Amino acid sequence: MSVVTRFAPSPTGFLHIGGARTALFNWLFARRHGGQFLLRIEDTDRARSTEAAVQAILEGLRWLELAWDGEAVSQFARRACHAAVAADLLARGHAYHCYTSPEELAALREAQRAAGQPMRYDGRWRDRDPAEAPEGVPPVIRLKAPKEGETVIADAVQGEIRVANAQLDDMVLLRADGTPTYMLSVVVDDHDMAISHVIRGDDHLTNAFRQVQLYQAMGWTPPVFAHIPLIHGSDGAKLSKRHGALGVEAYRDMGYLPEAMRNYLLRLGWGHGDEEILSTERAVGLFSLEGVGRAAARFDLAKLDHVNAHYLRAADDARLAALVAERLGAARERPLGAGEMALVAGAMPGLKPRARTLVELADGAAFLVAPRPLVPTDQAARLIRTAAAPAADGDGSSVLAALTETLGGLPEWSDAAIEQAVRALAAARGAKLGALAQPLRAALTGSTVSPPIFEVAALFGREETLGRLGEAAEFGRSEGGAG
RNA sequence: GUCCCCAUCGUCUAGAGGCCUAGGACACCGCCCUUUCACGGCGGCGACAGGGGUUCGAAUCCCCUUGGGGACGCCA
Repeated sequence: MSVVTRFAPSPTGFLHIGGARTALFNWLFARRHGGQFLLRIEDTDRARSTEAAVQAILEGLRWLELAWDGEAVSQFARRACHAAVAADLLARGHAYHCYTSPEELAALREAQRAAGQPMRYDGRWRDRDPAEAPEGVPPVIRLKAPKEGETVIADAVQGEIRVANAQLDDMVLLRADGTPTYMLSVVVDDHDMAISHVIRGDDHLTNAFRQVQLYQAMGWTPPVFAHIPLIHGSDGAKLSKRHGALGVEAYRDMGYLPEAMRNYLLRLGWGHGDEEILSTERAVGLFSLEGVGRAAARFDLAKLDHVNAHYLRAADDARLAALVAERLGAARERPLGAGEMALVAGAMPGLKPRARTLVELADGAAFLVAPRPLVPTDQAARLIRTAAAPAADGDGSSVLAALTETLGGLPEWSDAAIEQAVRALAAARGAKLGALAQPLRAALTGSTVSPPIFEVAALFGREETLGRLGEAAEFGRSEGGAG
């Protein structure tokens, strides 16, 4: 049997984190077995479905790099096929017209709830003579489901699950307006699309029983079901907007890499021994439904940060530089120039291990392209003021002046040469290296935190370095008495 | 309320009767490395929900309790 999986979101919002994981598992399983991964948009609820949501979902899948095979299928477009199946069931006595109005149904449910009874349609039209049908009431079509025995599904994740048929009522197949319901559409589409494995969220588990009854009524072989646990928020409840059930594009904006997202989502409920970092290629080679956990997992941003940091460090510098330049350019509403791009790219090796997200990476790179003179942080400003003042020891020159003189006269401009010169200067002044390196850092970056400062100086070049040093000295003089 | 599912450190998990004085990862706390901050290294804290069985032996199998989740739409 060839493997065909599908991801079937309803376009009523963005692609959330749970949907993303469902898509990932379907994609992985199909790739693992050399099968097909199809996409079907469940847009039969015309009131809630929007084209914007369809685009958001497609965009989310593209960002995650989960390519689907063929064209996305619109479920709504297939409604005639669905209705035909309902008609067939009706003709063969596996379905019947029900004239119970929505109001009657609501009253029935309310009465059942009040009496502590299970809330189910009572089958009042199941065996009733159609001649008794009320005038002018358009009927729905319900499945005539078996009342005895039980329905069993052999779930690839949850194991064998059985439920008494008496627990299941006769579900609506076709609405009063003639449109098919989700239950009917899903079964017909999955059958027509030759889906071999239905991998979806746990919340569909009880639906699966009714769907199996439909397969049986049609004489079709059901697919293999695999109901994966839901993702919960940090408080253990179903993920909602309150928790960060954001669209995947929100995670993209927060600076996460798609490969990190895939790895994290995969590990949330599936693992291979103690391996935390699993490349997508490796996951494709190892993924199995049997390995999927049965308990719901909580979404943890701290762990995502860690995984993302790993992939950030492993990522190609040019790719990262482009991503960072994009953010930096957007923040100041003007794209980076060629020189600035070169600076950002050159600083990437030093910046990467210091960031967990692209946002942090862009923050760390901001000093490279910020307008001069720099506006130092409070801590950096303190350092600069001290370093601009005449020193009590040595020859009495200020630290900034000494640095300027030393670096200005350096015959070779490289991080090693700069470091050597500054170390020598420190020794000559009887100071620790940090006493010179920190002011230098503050002068060049406007911060007390940065990549190795001699590498930064080497990257800037002599002119830029001396320029920033001069501006820092000016800053120290002008604000000298203020602090 | 009814039905279904689930249950190992705070979180994600390893564990498929003896290899478990329960392993790893994140987070947290120390120490080391170090021009800052990170990265990295070393160490620490920290769990088998409870109770009954079965067995020579149970985190692993069975039952009950408790807790959590999901489903009960002419939504998907």
